[in-house]
Amino acid sequence: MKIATWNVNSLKVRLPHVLDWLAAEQPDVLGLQETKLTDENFPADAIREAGFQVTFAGQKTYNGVALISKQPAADIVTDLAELDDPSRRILGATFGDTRVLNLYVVNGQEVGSEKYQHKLHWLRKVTAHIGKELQRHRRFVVMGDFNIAPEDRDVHDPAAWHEKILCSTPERDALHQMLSLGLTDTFRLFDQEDGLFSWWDYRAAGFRRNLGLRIDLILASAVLAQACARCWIDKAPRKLERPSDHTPVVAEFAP
DNA sequence: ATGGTGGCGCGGCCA
Repeated sequence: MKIATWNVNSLKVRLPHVLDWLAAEQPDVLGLQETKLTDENFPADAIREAGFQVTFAGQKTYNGVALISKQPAADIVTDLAELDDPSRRILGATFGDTRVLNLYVVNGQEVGSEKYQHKLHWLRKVTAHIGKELQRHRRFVVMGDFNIAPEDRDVHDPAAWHEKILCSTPERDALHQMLSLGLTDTFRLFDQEDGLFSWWDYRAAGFRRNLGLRIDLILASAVLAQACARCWIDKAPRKLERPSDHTPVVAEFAP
């Protein structure tokens, strides 16, 4: 089972990249973030014509999440009882015997800001939900744009980013709280080269200079972490013309 | 150089 996550930063603009990537990689599940489309404008037909199923929770201009899959999605969740949030950042679904939660975590803008406090609150509520999901589903994956670099080795210049947004200790603690429920960052199950990132700022030629952060993650429950054979970052789409600022992260699990 | 680019949508917000 091949599971992937990709913040596309507008699916309207990135649809050709996504269709090409689906055709080449044939994932079982691809979670998208920042689709930035209302549901009536979602390009469901193009994705279905490519041989995939799709479910989505969109809004205008901001946010928006989707799950593209080989199998149909069951038990779809877009809103949590714990969280009164109109922004479309959450999409949970079951594919066969595997439960998937696709997240576009709040960015937080700046440490100490109102948006930052909201990010920490949002993470606490989502973590409470994940705790309950882990009780129900042995095969459980949480993936998405976490807007948190887990450790300094996930940051191109840890000194420059020290206690900055995406890297601050409270954000990392919040991620650790989520992991401590019984999830594993599948990327770190394997030996990886240094300097592998999933997001590069559009500004200052960030990608060319590899000024990146690893903030897109695939977390797996114990059973799935055991079955994980590989996790990698596919940099190819970031090299295309008019790319997203993020690139796909992929994990492969034994059946 | 406290900037820069990109998406949305047409001014300013968000990332």
